[in-house]
Amino acid sequence: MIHPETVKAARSAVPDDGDRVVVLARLFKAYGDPTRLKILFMLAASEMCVCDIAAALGMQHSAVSHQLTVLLRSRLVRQKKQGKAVYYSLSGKHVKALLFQGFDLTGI
Amino acid sequence: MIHPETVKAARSAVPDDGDRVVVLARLFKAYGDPTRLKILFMLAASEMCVCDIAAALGMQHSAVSHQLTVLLRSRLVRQKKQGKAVYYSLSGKHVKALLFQGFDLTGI
DNA sequence: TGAATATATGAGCATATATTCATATGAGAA
DNA sequence: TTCTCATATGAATATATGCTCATATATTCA
Repeated sequence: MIHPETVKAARSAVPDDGDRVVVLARLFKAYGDPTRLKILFMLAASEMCVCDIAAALGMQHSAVSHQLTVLLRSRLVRQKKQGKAVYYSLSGKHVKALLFQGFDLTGI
Repeated sequence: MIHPETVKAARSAVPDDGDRVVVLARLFKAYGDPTRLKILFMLAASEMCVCDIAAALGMQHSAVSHQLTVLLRSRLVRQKKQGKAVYYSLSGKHVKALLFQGFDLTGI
């Protein structure tokens, strides 16, 4: 038993039926992995080079680098090359804000 | 060239090195799919039965039901059985809040 | 009771994901 | 140049994910 007005209202509640939802899903998905979340929490404290991130996580450099690539593609972090090292930091305040807003919900 | 204090500070920036990050990752991951996001946007407007959700999305009932199960497990939605139908709604204000905060970031 | 409707569940499949390993790039030091 | 260190990249693999199909459960109505 379908409710036509409910269906119609529901359709218009979804942002412009275009890529917008897909883009948003990619954003959340980028947050949706424990390794990437840990990286984001650490970068929220200070910028770090790949080498330090790997050491802090106890993971291989390669795995960290792959995840940083994902975070870069989602524009959650940015990089700054300095000599041999590459330093990563959050790309803006909003990244940290969403991170901690989600975190607060966890405790409820 | 590892920076020991940076690594130490980074480690303490990650929430209690336990399940908390894993739980948070699951929360974000639940948001990280276009179909589930659409469902959340629709439920943010009003509660709906499975049948209406499927109609609004143009998807099979089974696929919708599977995704609702995921959302239930993540406690983002709750269900209310009423006769043959099962009505779903967001489990709280915070679900909508995080949804729209993420959405705002998309537009930046 | 039986038929019809609404939803849920499990198997199967195609694709995506996270990690590891091996190798490549690139910058500084010898 | 050659060597080493820091990072990136591609292939391979194991696991996870999202959907479809078929079937099961549950509620209402005849």
